[in-house]
Amino acid sequence: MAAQERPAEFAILGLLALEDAGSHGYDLARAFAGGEPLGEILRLEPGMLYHHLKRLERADCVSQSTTQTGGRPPRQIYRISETGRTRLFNWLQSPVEHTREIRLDFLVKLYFAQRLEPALARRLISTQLDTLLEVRAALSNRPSTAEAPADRFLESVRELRMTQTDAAINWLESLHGPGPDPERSATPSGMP
Amino acid sequence: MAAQERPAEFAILGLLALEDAGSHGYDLARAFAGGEPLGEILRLEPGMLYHHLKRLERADCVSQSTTQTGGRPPRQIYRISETGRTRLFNWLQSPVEHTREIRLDFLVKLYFAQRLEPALARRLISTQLDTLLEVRAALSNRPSTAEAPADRFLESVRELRMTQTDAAINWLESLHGPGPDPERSATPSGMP
DNA sequence: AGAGCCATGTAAGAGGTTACATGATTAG
DNA sequence: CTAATCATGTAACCTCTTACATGGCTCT
Repeated sequence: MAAQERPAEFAILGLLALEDAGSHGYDLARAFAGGEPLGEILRLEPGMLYHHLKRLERADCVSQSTTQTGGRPPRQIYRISETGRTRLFNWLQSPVEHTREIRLDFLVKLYFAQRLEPALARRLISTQLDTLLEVRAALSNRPSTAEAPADRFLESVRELRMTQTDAAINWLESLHGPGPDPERSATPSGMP
Repeated sequence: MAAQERPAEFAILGLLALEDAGSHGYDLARAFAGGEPLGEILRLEPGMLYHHLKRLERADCVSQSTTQTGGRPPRQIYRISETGRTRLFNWLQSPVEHTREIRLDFLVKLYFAQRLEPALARRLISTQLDTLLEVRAALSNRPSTAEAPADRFLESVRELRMTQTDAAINWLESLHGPGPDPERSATPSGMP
């Protein structure tokens, strides 16, 4: 129902999954600011952060409790729920389908997978690699149809997508470290 | 004022710049549908298309005239204005700043530059190459700061961005054809 | 007669950006 | 005393997506 495709909400769930004691909005906001590793990938202004927290609560992904701290506005402490944890790990296991989603969605998945469960990160890298190899194969199989002047452009578009996908594949292979799984190899960034 | 960063509106201006007689909404809509070369890069539903046309008219980028055709709803014929043409060519000359904008913004620029004025396309490719080489240099110069466990991740992010940028650079170099301008060369997709 | 194309839109809602409102506390 | 930090939000405003409304015309 909720949190269908937004990396921001899963990132919030991820931060809460790392803190058993829960955290409050202002605390979470710091993680999404400049300087913080997560902030280098995904910026989140306070307004949107509090908005997402409300949504996550309505979707039963987090539970909320209020603590009085004296003078300041009382803190709203959020903790991840079982539903939220299930959805988070489900999301963390799913590779992204398109090359363009590597830069944001996949990096967020990787960030939390590595921190929550290194074995999960290794599986994620491996299945993401499989998915991108399929994308790459689909791009290779498209009939070239060259010659026509309008198709010259489409051919360039296809070549761009292939190079970008190859680059992502090579990066992913370098990620799970040269060593295990010796029978996998991408086309070496040139022609198939 | 208007049409600041949206490739969709510039694409509409581009189509109108190719048709001195002007066109109407339904006609333009076909160019953004599946099967058409432009539709492979940028989809535009009728609702948004008509919305953009209104905006372009308010910004004096297009002029509108109504033709009666008998039974059907009268056609609104749009023609590009001098203002619109200036803004279009201005946009077509400007390279994109980030690697991620190559996939959409730059491809739209290239599509229209090639059709409107091949020399413009060659200049665009060349200046885009310069810009991406700067991006690449900025990524290389960042202090590595390795070792710390949190920075291992940032190091991966940096490597991803470098590979993606290298891939785009290589693709751009293949675009202006091996031949002219022999004194330019990108780092060959490996280490600097 | 019915399907589908021509041709224009509107309406509803999801989602994001930017800026501001509030008010106490702590540091210089 | 002033500024920044803590801590929560609201309000206004864009953009984009999806779906539908309208109604004549053309083809089979």
